[in-house]
Amino acid sequence: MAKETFNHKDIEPAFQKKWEDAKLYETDLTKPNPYYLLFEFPYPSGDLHAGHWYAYAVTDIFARFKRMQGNNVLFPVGFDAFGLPAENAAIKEGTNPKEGTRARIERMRSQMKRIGTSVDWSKEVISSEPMYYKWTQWLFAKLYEHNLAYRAEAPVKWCPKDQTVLANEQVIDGTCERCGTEVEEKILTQWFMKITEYAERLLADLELLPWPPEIKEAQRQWIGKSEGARIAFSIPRTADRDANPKIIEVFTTRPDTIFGATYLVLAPEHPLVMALDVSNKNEVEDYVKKTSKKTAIERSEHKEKTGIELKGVKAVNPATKEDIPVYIADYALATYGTGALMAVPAHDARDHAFAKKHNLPIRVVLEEGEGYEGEGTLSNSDIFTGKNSKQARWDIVEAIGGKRATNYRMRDWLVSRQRYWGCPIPVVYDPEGKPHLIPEEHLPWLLPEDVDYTPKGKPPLASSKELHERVEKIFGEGWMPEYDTLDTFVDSSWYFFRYLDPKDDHNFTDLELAKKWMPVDRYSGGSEHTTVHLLFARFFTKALYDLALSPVFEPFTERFNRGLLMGPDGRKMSKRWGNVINPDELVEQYGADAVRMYLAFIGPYNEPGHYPWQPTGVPSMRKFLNRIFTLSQKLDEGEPSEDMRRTLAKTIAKIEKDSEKFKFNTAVSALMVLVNELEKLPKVPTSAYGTLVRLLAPFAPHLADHLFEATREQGSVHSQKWPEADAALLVEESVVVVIQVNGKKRGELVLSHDAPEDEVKKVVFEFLAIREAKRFVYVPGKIVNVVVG
RNA sequence: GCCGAGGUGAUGGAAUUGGUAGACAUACAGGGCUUAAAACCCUGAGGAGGAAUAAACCCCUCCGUGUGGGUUCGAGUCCCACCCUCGGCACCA
Repeated sequence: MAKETFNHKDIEPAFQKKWEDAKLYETDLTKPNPYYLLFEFPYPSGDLHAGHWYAYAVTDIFARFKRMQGNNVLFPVGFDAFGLPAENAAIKEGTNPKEGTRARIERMRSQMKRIGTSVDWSKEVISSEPMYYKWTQWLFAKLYEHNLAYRAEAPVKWCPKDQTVLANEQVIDGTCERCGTEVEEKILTQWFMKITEYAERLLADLELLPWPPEIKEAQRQWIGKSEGARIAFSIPRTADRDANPKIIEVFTTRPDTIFGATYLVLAPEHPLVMALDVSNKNEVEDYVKKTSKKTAIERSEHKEKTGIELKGVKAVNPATKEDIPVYIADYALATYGTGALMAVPAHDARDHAFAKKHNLPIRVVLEEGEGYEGEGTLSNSDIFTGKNSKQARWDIVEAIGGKRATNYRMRDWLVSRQRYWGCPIPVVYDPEGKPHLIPEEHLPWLLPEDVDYTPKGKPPLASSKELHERVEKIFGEGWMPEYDTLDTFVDSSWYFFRYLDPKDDHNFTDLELAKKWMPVDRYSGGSEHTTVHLLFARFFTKALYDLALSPVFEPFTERFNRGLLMGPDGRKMSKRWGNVINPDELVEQYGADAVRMYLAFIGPYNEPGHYPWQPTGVPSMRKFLNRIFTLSQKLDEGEPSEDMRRTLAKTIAKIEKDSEKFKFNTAVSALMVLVNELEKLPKVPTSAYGTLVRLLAPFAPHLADHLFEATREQGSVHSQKWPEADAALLVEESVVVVIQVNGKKRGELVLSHDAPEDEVKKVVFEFLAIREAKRFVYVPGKIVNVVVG
């Protein structure tokens, strides 16, 4: 007969109900001592997988820990519920994305409750519900009013399969993030957010954030600041060189090499291309057409640099006054800098490759020679010859009439999507086609339901009769609706404000509460959101700050990227490999507490590592919980020994410190060490056990509460205070000091922790049977190193 | 190519941030309980060698944190060079 243990199937649902009935986790936001703990609200895919558990269960440990420490913790959850998968499922199954989404949310809610999370469901937000997207629309309107949202024609990335425009951020290696189809480029009129206006602040304010360096660095790179100059090259007309020349402006980070600029390159999409008097117009048009058909991948093939000369056109190098040829080539990007570049083939690898292919002159202007790309001494550079390139850089810019310029790699955020399941853009067009914001009293501007979702190259909203009628009824005949919806990243750029006041019908958030609760104290999420979501949320917060709609200009104080759970075979979990872990089965067999404990133990949560799933992990945690349960059968009223009291103090301090840093793996191991020690005792003092149960509470909340009740304590363990580590007990009176000779361990001595050096020296010399040493190093409480000849 | 993070037993990982490397756990091995198995409990364990013994433990020595150098009384930790893995960006002028 197995030893008596606990039955998680009885305990877990019972306590979940008890907590819910007692509204134990509903946060009163008006109370003092706020702590805002946030995790990324999930997309309602319908089923909780192991990764979801990792995201919610482990942050829940921290929420519970913080609460016991006396913080008023806001730990909310919601659903990022708009988006393509629901729409695609609806197309496939012929169902309605709204109903499907609601059903999946309901399913996920009940699964999340089984984890034993202490999230506050009363603050739930669902981005696809009118109550929420009314405010997405309202915020869009505010940004539009302040010129931070605008409509423009621009080259955009187009996914031919999903039949929609994509943001740059949604193009991965030239393919659509969702479906993997190669992305095409198109010129379309679209809605944008002016994130570039905030580029400098997004960059500079990173300095203020205590974020992990890899996250900050990734954002810096994404913003991609380059300092350089804009330089005008004139293109005189052939007939009369001086009359009214056309100007091509280039951006360069190396104006100091301009004496080596032997030709110009324009992007094929550059507006001037068609405006110049080129003699080979047909050829040029042909090339432009061919380029536009290329996918992003084809275009970024490094090997071959294609391009053709604009014949009959010359530009004047403002430094050398020489005529130089002008080319169009697809290695020049329309969307970076001015869409035109001065080519310095001697000192730029790309220009060099192109020049070789097209037999263009290569002039060395740095003494270090052809192929050199660093800083050095200038040559062939008129009066600047002999000067250092870096030092002469801005003098050269001035001498040739250029101006210093900063350029960013980041582009404005394209937010319109030709898809159905998203937040309608709150705009209508008058009979002249001019856009107008929909007045606030008509918000929420509802997503129509009489819509054909199937992609036909037209936005689905165009098929809604109801929408057309609605617009004409409100605005008049000839007025037309906007058919595009907003990218879901807009929805998720402000949801953390909404949690503070999710049901408010008059404001997007409660600004008084925001003053108290923002910024979010700690935000935990996946590393895939490092550059996209996190930048958009920062941009939104800054923009709202400037509009006096946010008390803070940064949304998140701390940020941790969570690691990735891998399958038992070390590969990414995937149906394809058959290595997907189903948490439901594990909960059924071992209990949610055991799963939580294993997830906490699997590796450090403060670093985004890859953790292969150990099939023995959850059972072994269940074993550990059983041992804690078994301990309850040998309780004794006696006082703990001093040794035990020291162990307890150390354990408390260790778990506290590790949990604060999200290092739950070592916190759990400290708990294990404590249990190992308690098991050695013939009887377990009740007070020591009570401490253990409190320490266990954040990790295994159901069992801890059960044991708390079973040991006849009143109320819930989760309303208890976190135990305090007795500082006096943390200092060991006597400690083991390692004795080294020449850095090698030769023994140990038990010494008082503050023994004076003279005394220690005497004892150590005696121990080693020596009389003198070349050097004697003593670190009190730790180590003695004796250096002998 | 550029940037970032990281290489520690069979495995996940630990190491008070320059002070006993391998905590804690898994897997493994031996033993106990059992008719047997499961469960549970106990014990062992980085590698090589030495000494000793009936045998084992204890004990002793050397090697050992990707590789090679360096700084230091002392290096997994700091510095230099190189190799490898993972992640981000990538024709960004």
